[in-house]
Amino acid sequence: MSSDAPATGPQRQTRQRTAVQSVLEGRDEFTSAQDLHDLLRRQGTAVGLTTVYRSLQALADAGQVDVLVTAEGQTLYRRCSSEHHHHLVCRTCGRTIEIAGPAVETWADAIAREHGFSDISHTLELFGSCPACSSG
Amino acid sequence: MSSDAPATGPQRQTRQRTAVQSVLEGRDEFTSAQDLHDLLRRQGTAVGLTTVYRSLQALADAGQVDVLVTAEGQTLYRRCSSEHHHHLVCRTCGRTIEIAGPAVETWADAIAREHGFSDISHTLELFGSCPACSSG
DNA sequence: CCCTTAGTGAAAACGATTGTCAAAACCAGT
DNA sequence: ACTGGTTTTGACAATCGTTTTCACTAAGGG
Repeated sequence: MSSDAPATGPQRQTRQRTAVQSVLEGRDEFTSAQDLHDLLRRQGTAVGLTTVYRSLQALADAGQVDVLVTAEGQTLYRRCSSEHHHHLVCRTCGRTIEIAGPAVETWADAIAREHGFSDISHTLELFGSCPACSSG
Repeated sequence: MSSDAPATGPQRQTRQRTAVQSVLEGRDEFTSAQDLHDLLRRQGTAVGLTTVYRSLQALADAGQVDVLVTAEGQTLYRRCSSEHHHHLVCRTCGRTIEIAGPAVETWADAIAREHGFSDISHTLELFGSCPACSSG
């Protein structure tokens, strides 16, 4: 579970899988599986909700999408540059900015080591009001 | 919602409310509402699950407990020093260490301001294997 | 073209949390 | 202590996102 397996699972090329991936390509915001499902339907490329969930999970496992759990417990997905990074998300409009925080990584590692912890991972997300939304 | 209201709501002193608080006092780990409910039952102080949820919410609103949403979407609670801080949690045994990270706060504010975001909040949790668990 | 196996999806199951609402408890004022 | 007006409780139903089930379809190597 915590071992970083290549996870080069046997992936068959299907219409559905392709559709999910392509929709993610065109989106910059974090999107829920259900919203993605709606987008696909509206776009004419109907894909079962179950399949959307499965595709998303596969992509997440493969490290091709970021996963974010909101305070309400809803899981959101977003295609990403596969390097480790964090996000600054507008809590009103959802606009997202990718942030690389080497300083934080270093800090986290130091703190962890200091306490004898190993195999460290962390979650860090910033929420706020973007210029457009806070001026309203 | 995001304004830090005193939240001095009309709180009546009840057996249930007291029980929930006291159990939290004796715990160092993050605990789910359901587990808390079980603990109460086992302890002989039966409290309805609904009430546990409500008490926990009230405590969270009052800033007397920390709230943490796991990757699986489950909400965990933990009594805490009411200052802002983060946690280093062992993903195997759940052992938790409170961490104050002024550096991170500063960094977060700077990044946010840099992008014109205001009313910033953030979530940051570290996960790893504690000395005891990683040696196994 | 066929066959094996992976993938799909509708519907049911699930698990955490919240809403409902009548009954019970709290507490201020008598 | 007794009463009345509120608040709180809690069993149960309802929600909501997500996962499981399982019969059916399709990918793609032989």
